[in-house]
Amino acid sequence: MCADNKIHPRLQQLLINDVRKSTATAPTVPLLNASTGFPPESSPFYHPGSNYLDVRPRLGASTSSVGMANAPRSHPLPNLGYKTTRDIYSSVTPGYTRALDHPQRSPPFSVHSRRHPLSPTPSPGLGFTTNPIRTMDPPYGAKSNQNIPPLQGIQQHGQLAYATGHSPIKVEINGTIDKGFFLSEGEWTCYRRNYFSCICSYSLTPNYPGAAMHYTPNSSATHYEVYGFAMSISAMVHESDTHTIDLVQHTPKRDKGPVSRPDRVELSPKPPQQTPHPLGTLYPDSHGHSHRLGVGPASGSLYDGFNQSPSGHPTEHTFERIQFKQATANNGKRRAAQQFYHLVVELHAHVGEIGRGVADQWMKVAHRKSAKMIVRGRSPGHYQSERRGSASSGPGAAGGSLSGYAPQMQDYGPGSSMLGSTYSTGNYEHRGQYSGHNRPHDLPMEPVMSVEDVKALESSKDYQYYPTPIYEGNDTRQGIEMFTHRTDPEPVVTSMADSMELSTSRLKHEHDGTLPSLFYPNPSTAYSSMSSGCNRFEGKPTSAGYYPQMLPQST
DNA sequence: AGCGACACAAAACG
DNA sequence: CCGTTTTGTGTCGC
Repeated sequence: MCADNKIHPRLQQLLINDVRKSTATAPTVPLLNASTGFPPESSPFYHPGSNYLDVRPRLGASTSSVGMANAPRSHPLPNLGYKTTRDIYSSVTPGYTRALDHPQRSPPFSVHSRRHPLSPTPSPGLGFTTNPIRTMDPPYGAKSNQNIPPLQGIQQHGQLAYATGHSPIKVEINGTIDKGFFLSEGEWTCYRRNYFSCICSYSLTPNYPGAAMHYTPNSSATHYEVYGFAMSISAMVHESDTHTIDLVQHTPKRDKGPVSRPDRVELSPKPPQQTPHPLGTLYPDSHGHSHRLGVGPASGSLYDGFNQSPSGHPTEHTFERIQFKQATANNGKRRAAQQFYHLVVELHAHVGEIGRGVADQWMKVAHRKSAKMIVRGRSPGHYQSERRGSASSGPGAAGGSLSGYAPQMQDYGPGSSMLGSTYSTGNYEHRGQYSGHNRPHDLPMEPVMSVEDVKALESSKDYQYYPTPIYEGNDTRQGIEMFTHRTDPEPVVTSMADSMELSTSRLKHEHDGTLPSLFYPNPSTAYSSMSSGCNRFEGKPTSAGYYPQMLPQST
C-alpha cells in the first residue's frame, strides 16, 4: 500500500517553495520530542527526531513546477452557474466566518465560507464556525453538520496503560471532516478535486501528563513504552481493509506547489472533557502561527493545535487541503455498483526506537473510520442533476435548497470540531429525504454503525499505511520487526453493549441527515462504544454490490 | 469514466 | 473600494 509517508523527493523540494505567504513552511517539524510529557529523552529509545518527520518534504528548492505547458485554453468559458450558486452559498456565514476564523482563510472551519459553488461541498454553510445562531446551541454544541460526514466508532489495536499501577487508559479519537462533503442521495459525497480538511485530536482518560505509559497490542503481551502519540489520516476502500487510497495534500498554491501525502503529526492528548474551542484550530496557536496550514508541506504543521500540551505538541491538528488521489469507481452509474471509500483517522503511539537503528517505531493504537463516502472524479457539472444532493440537491441544486444550506446549517458547535461533541442538529433542511427530522439534540453521540460496517470492521485486518515502521496493534508481539505486516485481523472489538448501542443509535440516526457527531462527548461514552460503532448515514441499505476492491489502491 | 493540467472567476482576505 | 490570495470547477486532451 500506500504507504508512504514519504514524499517524493521532488515534492519535498517543491513544498517549501510555495509557501510564499504561508509561513508555515518552515520546517515544520513538530515532531520531535517526545511528546506528551513522556520521558522521551531519557528513554533509551528516544529519538530526537522521528523519521517520519524528517522525511517530510519541507525544503526544497525547486520550484517548480508549474505548469507546464499550458495550453492556452481555448476558450474562456463562462461558467454560468458559478455565480449563482456561489452566491447562494456564499451567504453562508460570511461574516461570521471571518470573525471567527481569524487568521487565515483557510482555517478549517471557516473556510467553507469561501466558495461553495456548486458543489455542495463547501459546506455551505457550514459555517462551521460559528454561526451565531448556532453557537448557541449548546449542549454539545455542535451541531450539525450536514456537511460533515460522521465517523464510526473507534477501533483499538491494543491497550494503553500507565506504567504505574497498570491502570488502563481509555482512548478517544476525535475527528471532524470539514468541508467538501455533502449528501447526495443519502451518500456522503465529495469531489476529488475539491479540498476537504480533517480536524483531529484524541484524548486519554485518565490523562496524567508526564506519566509513563505503555502500550500492549492486542494479541500480544509485550508492553511497549510510549513516548508520545501522533495522528494521521488515510483512506481505504469500503469493505476492503487492504485497499488503501492515497490522500494528497496541496499547498495554497495548489497545482503550482508541491503535493504531498498528509503526514503523521505528533499531538498531545486533549483533555477529555475539555470543551472544544469553538473555533477550533482557527486560532493561532501559541506560537502565533495561524493556522493556515496547509501550506506547508505536508501536513502541516505542527502548529496546529492551539492548545499545546506541556510537552509542546498541539492537542489538535487540522489536515487541510486534502484530496483523495482517486475517485471511487462507478460514480455516476446508477446501476453499477458504487464503490465507497472511508477516511480513516488514526492514532499512533511512539514506542521509540527499539534498538538501534531503526528509526522511530510507531504502532497504531486505534483508528476511526468515517462513514463510507463517494468521491466523484468528474466535475460537478456532470452531476448536476442530482447534485447536491441530497442535500439540496436537486437538480441543480437548486436554489431553493440552497437556502437550506444556508449558513446555519453547519456550524460546528463548539465542540464539534474538537471534541466530540459534535453532532448535528439537524439541519438538514433541505435535504429532503434526509431532512426529515432534525435530530434533536439528543442525538446519541455514539456513532452508529451498520451491520455491514461492523462486519467490515471486524474483518479488517491490516492497515499499513506507513512505510515507516509502524506496528499494528496486532502484531505487536512481533515486535518491531513486524512493521510491515500486520497480522491478523484484530479482533475488532465489539462488545455487546456496543452492538446494542449501535442498533439503537442507528435507528435514531438513520434518517437524519444529520450526522452524528464524530466525537464522543465524554470518555465514558467513548469507551463503551469504542469498538465498533459506526454509523453510516447513508441512505442505502447496504453496501452490497459495491465493489470494494475495485479500486486500485494505492499501493 | 477518470485524471492531470490549465484557466477562469468568485469568495475571502487584507 | 481595490488588489491579492485561495479555491471551486469548466474544459481540454489523453
